Amino acid sequence: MARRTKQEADETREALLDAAEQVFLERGVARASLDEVARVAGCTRGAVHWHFRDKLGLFLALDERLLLLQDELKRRLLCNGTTNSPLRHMADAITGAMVDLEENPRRRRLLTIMLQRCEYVAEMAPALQRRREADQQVRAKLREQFQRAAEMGEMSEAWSPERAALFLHALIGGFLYEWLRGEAEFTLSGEVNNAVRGFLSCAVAKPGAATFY
Amino acid sequence: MARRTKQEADETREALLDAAEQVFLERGVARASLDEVARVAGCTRGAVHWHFRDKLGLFLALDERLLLLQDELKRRLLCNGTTNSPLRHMADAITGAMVDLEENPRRRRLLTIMLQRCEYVAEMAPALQRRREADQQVRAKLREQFQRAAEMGEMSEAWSPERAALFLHALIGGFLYEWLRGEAEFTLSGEVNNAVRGFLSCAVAKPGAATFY
DNA sequence: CTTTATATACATACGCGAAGGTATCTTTAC
DNA sequence: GTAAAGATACCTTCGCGTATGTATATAAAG
Repeated sequence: MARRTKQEADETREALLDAAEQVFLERGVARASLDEVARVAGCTRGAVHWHFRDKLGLFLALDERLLLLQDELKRRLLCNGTTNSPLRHMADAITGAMVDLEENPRRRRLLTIMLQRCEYVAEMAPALQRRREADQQVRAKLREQFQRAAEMGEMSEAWSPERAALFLHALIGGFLYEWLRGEAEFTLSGEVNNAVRGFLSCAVAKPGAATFY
Repeated sequence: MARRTKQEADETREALLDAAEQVFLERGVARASLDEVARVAGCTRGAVHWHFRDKLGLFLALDERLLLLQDELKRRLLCNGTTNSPLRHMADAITGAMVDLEENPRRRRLLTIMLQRCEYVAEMAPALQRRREADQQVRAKLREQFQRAAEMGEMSEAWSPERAALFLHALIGGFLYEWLRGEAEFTLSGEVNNAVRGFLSCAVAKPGAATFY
């Protein structure tokens, strides 16, 4: 085939990404063949190599779609103005992100690929690196919020901002893995919402807190 | 080569499993070649096919090593006799399992393979199935313990045994993922111990608990 | 106690398809 | 006219499955 208009080329690119999303999900990244991706997208491998160079390039381009999602969570976690309580603000942001995941099947597929259809070995190092950085940034945002809450006297001294952020991050991650694996044996936003509020109500400063152990 | 004595054959089998552990970890399950596994074990592909039929068989045999580990956690979670508090008992069992993971690099490698070096696609269904069952059993044990605690009046009514088990399971899983990915940026047993006790001290029945939101 | 028979525990060789990289060709937009 | 946007063809590598070879452990038979 011949040269397409720029818009058509962009459409081809998007079609390839959509196809990769589907094929990677079904076959796993390592077992997926570029030829199948191309066929699903309605073109040939020539187009794949033109737009993404090789399989890793294609994968990284897909990954960027997910990074956009994570950026959104980070945006939500930014304390906009002086809202009443940073803790409540965090809970709302997290719940919102979970609702997004539930409502947007494409995001769920992307997350599934990155967490369960991909082997993070040496050649995938750039992807792993990006993922770790994104995670660290989210944790940093959480810590900031806890820091603010602590300064407002809303946190129990039992929980340092650092530990609270680590706890919350692990908690959310754990729920995400369970949810992705179990094919919706529970509603993500519901349980995460409940869990996060439960944790926050516990970490919040209260005078008569019984100490366990 | 010729027929070996039964003991020698078992040694070969173990050597192959050890080699698979190493190669799967480095290359990922999908990209690993049976030939490399055999070479690392000091034999040829003939031995691999003899002992495990194919790659999936080899993988499942490796997986069984990890299942033995999970069985150990389940054993620990069994309430032995009438120990004082089921909650404390759970915390001890979990902490013990985490210490095991830290001290036993082989277990860590196995868990890394199963969680980060393996793409769970259709052909891996038997492996995925086994993993889900093992997880469910652990959750069931947790729920039983929470049930017992509730009957002894040790649980806040805000936490049903079901939800508490889901929460705790997700929490531990989240920490495990973070730990495996981050190359020990925190000590697993320390943080999990802290987190679990923190959660339990929160879920425990106490009269003057402030309700958040 | 031999001898024989058979299953065992691999090694070697062959065949083959699948998959990725690269080079070249073809149009067409700009 | 030139470079973009792909299609097509070719080549090579890799890795799996299978088939077959082979020497020995082992147990039964004599």
